[in-house]
Amino acid sequence: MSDASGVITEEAPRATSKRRQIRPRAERRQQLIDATIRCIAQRGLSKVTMQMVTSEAGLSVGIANLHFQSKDNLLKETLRFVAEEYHGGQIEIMEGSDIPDLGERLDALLDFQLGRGVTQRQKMSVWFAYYGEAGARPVYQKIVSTVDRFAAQKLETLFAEIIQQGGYTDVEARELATGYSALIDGLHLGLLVTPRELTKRRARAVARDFLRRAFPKHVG
Amino acid sequence: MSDASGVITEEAPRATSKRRQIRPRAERRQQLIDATIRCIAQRGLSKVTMQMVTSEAGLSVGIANLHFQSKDNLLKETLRFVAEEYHGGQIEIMEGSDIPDLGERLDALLDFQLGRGVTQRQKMSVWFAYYGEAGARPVYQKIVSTVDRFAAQKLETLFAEIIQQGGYTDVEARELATGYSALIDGLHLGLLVTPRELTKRRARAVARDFLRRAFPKHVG
DNA sequence: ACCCAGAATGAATGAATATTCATTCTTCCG
DNA sequence: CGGAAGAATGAATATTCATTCATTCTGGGT
Repeated sequence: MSDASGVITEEAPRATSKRRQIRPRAERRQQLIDATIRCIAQRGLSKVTMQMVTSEAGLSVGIANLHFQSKDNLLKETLRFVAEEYHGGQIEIMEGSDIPDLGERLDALLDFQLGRGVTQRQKMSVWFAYYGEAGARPVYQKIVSTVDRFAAQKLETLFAEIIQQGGYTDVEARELATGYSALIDGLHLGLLVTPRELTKRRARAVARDFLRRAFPKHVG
Repeated sequence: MSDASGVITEEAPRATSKRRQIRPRAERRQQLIDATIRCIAQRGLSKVTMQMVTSEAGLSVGIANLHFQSKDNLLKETLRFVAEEYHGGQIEIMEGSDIPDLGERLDALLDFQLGRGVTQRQKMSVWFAYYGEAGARPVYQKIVSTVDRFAAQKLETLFAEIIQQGGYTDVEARELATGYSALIDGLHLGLLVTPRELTKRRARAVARDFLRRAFPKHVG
C-alpha cells in the first residue's frame, strides 16, 4: 500500500482495461446464461442474485434486464438451454446413423450420460436445482417434460430395435426405457449429493450392469 | 362497505377467535417444520419466506426466530426431519424382524418407497428442493449423506441375505443396492416432474421389474 | 470526419424480507 | 389469589435485491 508519490489513486488503474465492448444480442444472452449456470452451481438457485450473475459475466447490473427483461425470464431461459443441451446430446447419439452397431450406440449413450469432467458437475447442479422447484413452477415442468418426452421416445425406439435384433424375450422396451432413464437420473443425484459414496466409475458400472442384464448379447 | 352506525370497525371481529395459545417448545417446532414443508411444496424453496411459513402455521412472524434462531436454521432442521423420516421408515422395514420372509420384505420396502397419497408428493418436493441446493451447501450434503449411508448399508445387507438364500450367482449386493437406490430416486423425480408420463402404478411396475430380474425366485 | 442507432452502464428507487425486542398474555406454582 | 417465568406477538428496523432510466459510449455507415 506504500505509494512513493503520496498521491491517493482515486481510480484504481485497472490491470484488465475495462473498455466498454459492444457485442450482438445473441452473444450477450449466451454469456449471461453461462454465468447463471456457474452461479447456480456455486451458490444454489435460491441464493443467485442479478448482481452475482452480471458480475460473474463481467458486465454491468442493468444488462441482464436489458436482454432478458426479468430475472425470472433469465432463469427460465437458462433452464431451457441446459435442458436442450443435455437432451440434444442424447438424441443425437440415439438417432446416430454414424454408429451403426447398436451395442456401441448404447456405450456411447452411457459415456455421454455419465462421462465428462468438472463441467458436467455444474450442469448437474443446475439440472437438479430446477427439478427442486419444478413441483411449484409449472413453467419449469413444461420445459423439462417437453424435451424429456422426446428423449424418452427415442430411447424406447432404440431399445425396441435392440430387442428385435437380439430376439430378447421377457423384456419390454417401454418399461426398460423408463427404468433406464430413472436409473441415470438417480445416479446423477448420487454423484451430486454423495460424491464420497458414489464415484463416477461405480456409477458407470451400475448402469452398464443394468443394460447387461437386459441385453446380454449387446453389452459386455 | 356501508355501515349503518358510520363507525369504522378498527378490529374486524374474527370469526375464528384468535386467543393466544401457549404450547411447549417441541410442539411449536414441529408445527413450524410442518408448515415449512407445505410452503416449500407449494411455492418452491427459493420463494419461501418467514411470513409465509408462520402464517401457514397460524402463528406470528416472530415465533420462527424465537424457536429456530434463523431462517437458515429452520430450513436445515426441516431437511433433517424429512431425511430422518424417510430413511427411518426404510430402515425399519429393512431391519424388519416382523416380516420374516425376505421376498415380502422387499415388497414392503417398495410399497413404502412408492406408495402413499398426496402427502408423499409434498415430501418429494421438499426432498428434491434440497437436493438442488446440496451442490452449493455442504450442510445439506452432510445431513443427507449421513442418513443415506446408513440406509444404503442396510439395503446392501438385505440384498446379501437374499442372494445367499436364493443362491443367486452373477449378482453383487453392493452394486445392486446402489442401482436400486438410484432407480427409486429417479422414479421419484419422474413422479414429481413428469406426472403425466409416469404414473405411480408404472413406477411401481418398473421397480418391481428391476428386482424381479435380479431375484427371480423372490419377486413375482 | 461526423452522426446516430442501439448497446452498455450504474446510481437511484422502491419493494420485499429477515430479524429484533418492547410489550402483552398464559399458565402454573406457592 | 398473586406474581413470576417464559411464550407469543407484531410494529419497527435495517438490509438486500430487482428493476429503472438518464446518461455515456461504440462502431458502422455516409
